Amino acid sequence: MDDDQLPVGELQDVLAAIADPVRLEMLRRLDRDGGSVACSRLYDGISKSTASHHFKILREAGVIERSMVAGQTHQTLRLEDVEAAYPGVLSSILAAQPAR
Amino acid sequence: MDDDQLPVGELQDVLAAIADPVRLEMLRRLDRDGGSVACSRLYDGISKSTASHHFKILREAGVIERSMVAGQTHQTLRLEDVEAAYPGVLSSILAAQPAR
DNA sequence: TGGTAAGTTCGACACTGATCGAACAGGCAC
DNA sequence: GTGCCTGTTCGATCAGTGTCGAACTTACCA
Repeated sequence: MDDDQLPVGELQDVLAAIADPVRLEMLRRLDRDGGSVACSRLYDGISKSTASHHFKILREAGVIERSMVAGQTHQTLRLEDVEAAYPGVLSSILAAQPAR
Repeated sequence: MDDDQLPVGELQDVLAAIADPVRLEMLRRLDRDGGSVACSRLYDGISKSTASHHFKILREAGVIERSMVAGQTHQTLRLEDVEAAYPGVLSSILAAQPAR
């Protein structure tokens, strides 16, 4: 199950992954906190299983990767890889103002 | 029904509108052809009603607008408006390579 | 050796949304 | 006017997916 480092997916898969409100919030938190955060810090108000489902979508799209840090699962934003595949897409989305 | 010139929607709505394969193709064609094209030139392989449904989604997200030219309905890409709201998002997506 | 905590996986369920055909509404040509 | 063409709207259907609880795995600690 080393799907931790997959190639970045098709543009449509990446966009579909980012378009979900829950997942966009996860990416914003990862970006704000420097890119590597324990899973549980990335969501509020949803169950563990739902969060894990969203992690899987993001991982399979190549937007995040999973790593073990001191026995804890961390998620890491793969900003450079996504930028290399689709320059400007993810960075401009993360730079956009959250809806007011 | 002058929803032809709506404000650009929330980022999530814009992303959700763009993430669909049919709609992304529509936007690519609009971009390639200079921004204003008759409806029927923007899709293949789907029914008129389905296409109209997608137009409505794009229009409500503020990504395109509708205008009448010589009795024909044209759709126009609102690239400047979207860029003003979310700089770089739409332009980088349109600049990205179509999936190989 | 338990016990706890964190993530994942698995069904199951509900809701959203993409799709279609059919009916309707304007414009244009004849 | 009548017809034709284009696009929209309306119901209905169906697939996709977001959601949950429960069971399972793994890692750490006492």
